Amino acid sequence: MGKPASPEAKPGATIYSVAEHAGVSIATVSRVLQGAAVVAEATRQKVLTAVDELGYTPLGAARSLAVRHHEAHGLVLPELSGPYYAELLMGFEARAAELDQSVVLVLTGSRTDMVAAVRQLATRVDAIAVFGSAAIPADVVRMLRAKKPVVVIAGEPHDGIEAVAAENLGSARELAGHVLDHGRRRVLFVGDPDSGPDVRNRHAGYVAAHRDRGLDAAEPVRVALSEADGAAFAQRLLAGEHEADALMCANDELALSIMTALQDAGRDVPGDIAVVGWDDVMTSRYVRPGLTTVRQPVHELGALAASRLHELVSGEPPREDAQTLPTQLVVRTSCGCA
Amino acid sequence: MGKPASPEAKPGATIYSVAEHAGVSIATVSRVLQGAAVVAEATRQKVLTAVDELGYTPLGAARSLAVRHHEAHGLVLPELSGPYYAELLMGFEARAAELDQSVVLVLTGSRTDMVAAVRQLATRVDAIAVFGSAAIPADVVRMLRAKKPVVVIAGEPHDGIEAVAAENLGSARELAGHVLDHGRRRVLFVGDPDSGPDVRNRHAGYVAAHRDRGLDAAEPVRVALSEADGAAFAQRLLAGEHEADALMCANDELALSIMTALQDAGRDVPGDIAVVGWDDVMTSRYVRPGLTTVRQPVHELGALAASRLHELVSGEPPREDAQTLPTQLVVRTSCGCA
DNA sequence: CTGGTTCATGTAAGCGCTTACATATCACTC
DNA sequence: GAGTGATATGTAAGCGCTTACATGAACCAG
Repeated sequence: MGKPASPEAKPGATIYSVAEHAGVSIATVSRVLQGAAVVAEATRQKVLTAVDELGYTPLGAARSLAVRHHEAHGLVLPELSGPYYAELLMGFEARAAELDQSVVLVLTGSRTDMVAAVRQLATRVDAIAVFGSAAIPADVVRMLRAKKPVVVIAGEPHDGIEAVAAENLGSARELAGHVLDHGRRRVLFVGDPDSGPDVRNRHAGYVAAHRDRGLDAAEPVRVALSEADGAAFAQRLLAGEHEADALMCANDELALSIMTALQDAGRDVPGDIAVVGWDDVMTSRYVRPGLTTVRQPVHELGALAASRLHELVSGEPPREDAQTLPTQLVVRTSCGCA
Repeated sequence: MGKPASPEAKPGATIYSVAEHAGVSIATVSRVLQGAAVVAEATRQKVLTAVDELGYTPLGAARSLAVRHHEAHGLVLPELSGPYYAELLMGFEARAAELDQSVVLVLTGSRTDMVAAVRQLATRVDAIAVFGSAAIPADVVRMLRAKKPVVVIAGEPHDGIEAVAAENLGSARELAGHVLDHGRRRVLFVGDPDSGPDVRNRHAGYVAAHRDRGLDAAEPVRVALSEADGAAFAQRLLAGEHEADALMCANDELALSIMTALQDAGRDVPGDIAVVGWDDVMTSRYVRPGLTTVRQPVHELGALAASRLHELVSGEPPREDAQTLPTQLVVRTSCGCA
């Protein structure tokens, strides 16, 4: 255990050995490495050479301790299946990179004890972005918030906790309206409004579109947001358990699995029944008919979270109200358009 | 700039303030927090209470410095579009979590200076996994290797650098054989074998399948692995620039975009021309005809990388030869099967 | 009692950096 | 040629932990 007394362990080089090798003080080494202060060119070269010859890599932890911040952002996501989270993460990482922040990722889906994981994360980053449905209890988020800047992405609007999200209600209203304006009169909302604010707001938009037209909205069909749940619902629909001439699904995975199952059973989409989704995943472009859906600025959302984290770390005050990014209706043909 | 003199910054609690608050020494606080040594139950409670009241979060950097490792793994990926990298990352993260390692992610696609990014990464993790096509120059990988354990995922078999990968050659041979056994005699390989070892081996399998049957393999059509490149190739194919009754594409994105373009132009797949891919992305299940492809154990590959990293950090010697995970042929109907 | 054990806790020495401050050097100026 | 500024470098004090070692208390055998 411990150091196996390997006399020449690789990472043996420290700022001290570099300083000695270069014949300068550690302060000077630090200065050339930080590129900060004025250092004579000759000295700089000596140091750089020494760094090179010794294969020196600074120890991040030592620097973090000295400068008293980690230069890292934490991101807590439920998982990464489907393009949504991946895109969000890409946006987050890209922006963090611009800001010279590392990103430490925690996926709650793979954890048995996510609270411990998040607590542990707080130990090594300056600020944390939590995805709304990452199933972190509200009080844990508040506990985090008491220690580090936190922003919640697409989550419940907690009290003092900064939030960023994509617009849902307005586009949902527009999408539902679009379907209704095709003359569909029995539009079913598929998805559980209680599963989170995203779906809740999409459902609210659906209801609003009906109200706009003096129509009654049916009760939502509460299913989870996965392909399997979609397929199961499709079977129930085919069995006559529901009646509908259009389905407004809470996300594309649901929409796609349902649409495919319906087609496999000989139904015509959108002839017999229209289907629309939400997210504009890659598959939605490829299926026939193309899936009408809503595109979210997911990349930008991730980037926004990273930006806000950085600003909070820099001492900017938290924003009162959630920042909302606009979404965009993507009309293809599954809704009944030619 | 710098600390805006916020008088009551949250994270004021240190091990010292906790110790004082609890009326014990910092050593004792450390002991109860590490759960390690024997501490009297009463003392433990006092400390825990103090921790709670002060909202104390240990500073990871200080611990890392003291224990002399980061308890974090680095992962370098080119990007996250498509399910492949996301799945890999999920596998990696899940295994790292089991091993109590944080994961620090770097996406080279978003970087202007990936070498600096990787160097910076080396500063804060104990070991690094690099995806083969993350476009990290070989000498940079070697430089890393000189300092920390490194494993390359699906990359060029460097000299002393441990590698993990999914099997390519055998399944490619099987897949190409399957297509040839449908009686196709002009099977084109679409993708650039020089773009990396993955595609190279898939192409090698394609060639081998031909050789197995005493057939001549055509020259590969060298296109990059994106939808756009696929669409462009499809246009050239439709223009008569190539002649083929089957396409073996280097990945699914290529296959899907080509297949769709062909169908849009009125061609029958697989009637006129068969198309097969590689990766088994979600879309491949949904398109009609279903895309015949090869499924890789991507999740396991990520997990394997994390495991190996951990073992290397623990002092286990690097393995000589690459570990290869088996892949699986997924036969649907785009190949000509009923 | 006394001396040896055992067990719980405290003391203090780092871990490898950054940076405020001190110092040394050199070039001018008067 | 002493005084004054720049400018380059060195000195040393932390940053907040872990942990080897020292200390003290409590207990027990003889």
